[in-house]
Amino acid sequence: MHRISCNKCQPKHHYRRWGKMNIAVLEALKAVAETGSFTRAANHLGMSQPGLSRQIQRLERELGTRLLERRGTGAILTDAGRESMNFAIRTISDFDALVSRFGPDPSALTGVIRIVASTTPAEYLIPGLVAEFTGDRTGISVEVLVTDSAQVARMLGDRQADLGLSDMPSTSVGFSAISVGRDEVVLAVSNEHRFADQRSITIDQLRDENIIEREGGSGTWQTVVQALSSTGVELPEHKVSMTLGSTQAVIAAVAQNLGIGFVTVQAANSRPDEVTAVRIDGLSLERDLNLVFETGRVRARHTQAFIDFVQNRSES
Amino acid sequence: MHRISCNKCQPKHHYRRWGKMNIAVLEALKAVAETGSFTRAANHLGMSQPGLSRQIQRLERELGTRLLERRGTGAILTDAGRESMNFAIRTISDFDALVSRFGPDPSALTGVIRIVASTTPAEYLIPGLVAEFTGDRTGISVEVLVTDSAQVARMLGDRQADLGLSDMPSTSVGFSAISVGRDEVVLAVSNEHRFADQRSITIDQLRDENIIEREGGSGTWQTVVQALSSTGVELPEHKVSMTLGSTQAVIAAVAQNLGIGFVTVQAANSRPDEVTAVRIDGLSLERDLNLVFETGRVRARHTQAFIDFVQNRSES
DNA sequence: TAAAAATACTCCATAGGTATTTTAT
DNA sequence: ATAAAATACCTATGGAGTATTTTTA
Repeated sequence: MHRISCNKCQPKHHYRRWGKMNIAVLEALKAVAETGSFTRAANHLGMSQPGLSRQIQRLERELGTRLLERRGTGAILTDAGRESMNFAIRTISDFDALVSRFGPDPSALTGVIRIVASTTPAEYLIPGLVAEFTGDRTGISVEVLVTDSAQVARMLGDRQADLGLSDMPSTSVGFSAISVGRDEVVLAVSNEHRFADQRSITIDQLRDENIIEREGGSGTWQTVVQALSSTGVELPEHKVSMTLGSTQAVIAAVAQNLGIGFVTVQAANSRPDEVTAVRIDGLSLERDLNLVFETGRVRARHTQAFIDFVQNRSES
Repeated sequence: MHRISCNKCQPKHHYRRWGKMNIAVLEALKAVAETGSFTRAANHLGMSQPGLSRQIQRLERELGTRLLERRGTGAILTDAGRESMNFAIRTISDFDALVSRFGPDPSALTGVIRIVASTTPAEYLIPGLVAEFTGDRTGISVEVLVTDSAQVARMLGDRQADLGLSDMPSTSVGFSAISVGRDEVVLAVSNEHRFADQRSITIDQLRDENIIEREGGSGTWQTVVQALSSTGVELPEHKVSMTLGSTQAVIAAVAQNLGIGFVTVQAANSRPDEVTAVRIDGLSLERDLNLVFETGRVRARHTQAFIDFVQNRSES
């Protein structure tokens, strides 16, 4: 059997039907997911609604699944859409880092550094660090996200942040860490309180005290519990009278002598006229605070600059 | 001052000058890096050399730097090129996983699973596991890469493999682990050897024995050294008579009674007529072998199938 | 000088814009 | 009924092919 082929009939240009996904399309997905609407996303991106609509359709065709569920009022991500968003965020972030790293103007050191931190470093360590860093550098801004320590690694892995600042150990595989300081948890008491005259108290003295807690995810309370369990001593019977949402709220309550609470030493010392820091005998409540980042990842030039800055600072 | 604007003069279509990077371009970069030549890469991809040349130029323009150094004989990656390659490999791998996960034909379970393993699981555990898995599944193939345990996490992070099989602990942040078995290091001795009649010997009996080692990166020897150091006992004076490249070579040497050597129990039992496994009193040389994978990463459907298979297997 | 990459030139596929229809609440 | 997304239609950008020139070892 012969097959007669006419070269005129064969297409001269072979356009590949896949591999069309690009950064613009990923940003389209991101915009729709964030605004919850094709129309708003299109405005946000400065393009027409039909254009954006087709960008999403292309991506959906290529992935072979629907990414956004269209409703009369807008659009929300499907399961596949959520997974694709993770990919989109990672890819956009990595690509931006690459562009910033090698970009057209190597002298320009501009951009946003996203730092994810647990509460204590976010409140007491980062402000000074950032001020010192941005002092002579214009064009670099820092965005601070607050989570509990356990989430820091995940946030970095998902590219929701560039750097982390927490007590995450430097041994974590795939991550590097630079020590930026130590954090100490102390017992904050009102100056009116009978503990106020003492440098330190014993664990037993906590019995029947009114304790004011920080809520949920906070590492402060966990630090206390862990330190106790590692020394084998149990926290004596005590009363939790309040659970408050922020360290400053705890301090405020302590200042009014409504109870005593565990907070970081900086917070306890922030109102010396009203609040005193008291330590617990034989209990080490210090922990290292590290600047952590993924070892293998491409870092934007300004992110690397911040790492270098912290590195030099910790060496001197 | 008036500005007269003529809407005919304003461009109707605004094409974005960036965001053009796509998977095809990344595959072009990868192909050139791997073949070391634009021409060969173009053939490999089934496209013309000028077309590929321009794809690379586009990417270089977008990143603002040269990625490939052109020589008369071909092309090699610049430093920026190498970093971009890491991004390319990650992105291609993640995108493929996404397509495979949600792709057009959800029933098709095909593709390659890249498993990175240290020597022992690669030789003794994976073959059976893979045979059992692929038994009733057609279209899934498994590629096994061998490294030392320390590199497993890096290989996974860099997307050079989808799954790892090593003694990496399940506590590593960002990774999940499923136990697939245990590995035990024993002392292999010739049946002619005076230890052969004993179930176990003491550490002191090793004094002045001829020991045959596996070379360098092997975890076997490290397991012995670590187990010893954790019990506080020192390895007595001994003679390393040979350092060989593979476990089988060690076994072969042991079989000829040229010395005794530490190997995995499976290897020691592989020639029961010639070699006997002997244990060391009071020394636990067992370690868990885990299937490890990055927790947050999108996994191809067939990769997930393998994880589910191992999970079910370890539960039953 | 010989192989390899870049450029010139052409073509048409396709991204995107405007106008309109369809859909979902 | 109304707002939002999809479709129709059109335009021109730019990606890819062929032929050729330039570059580099």
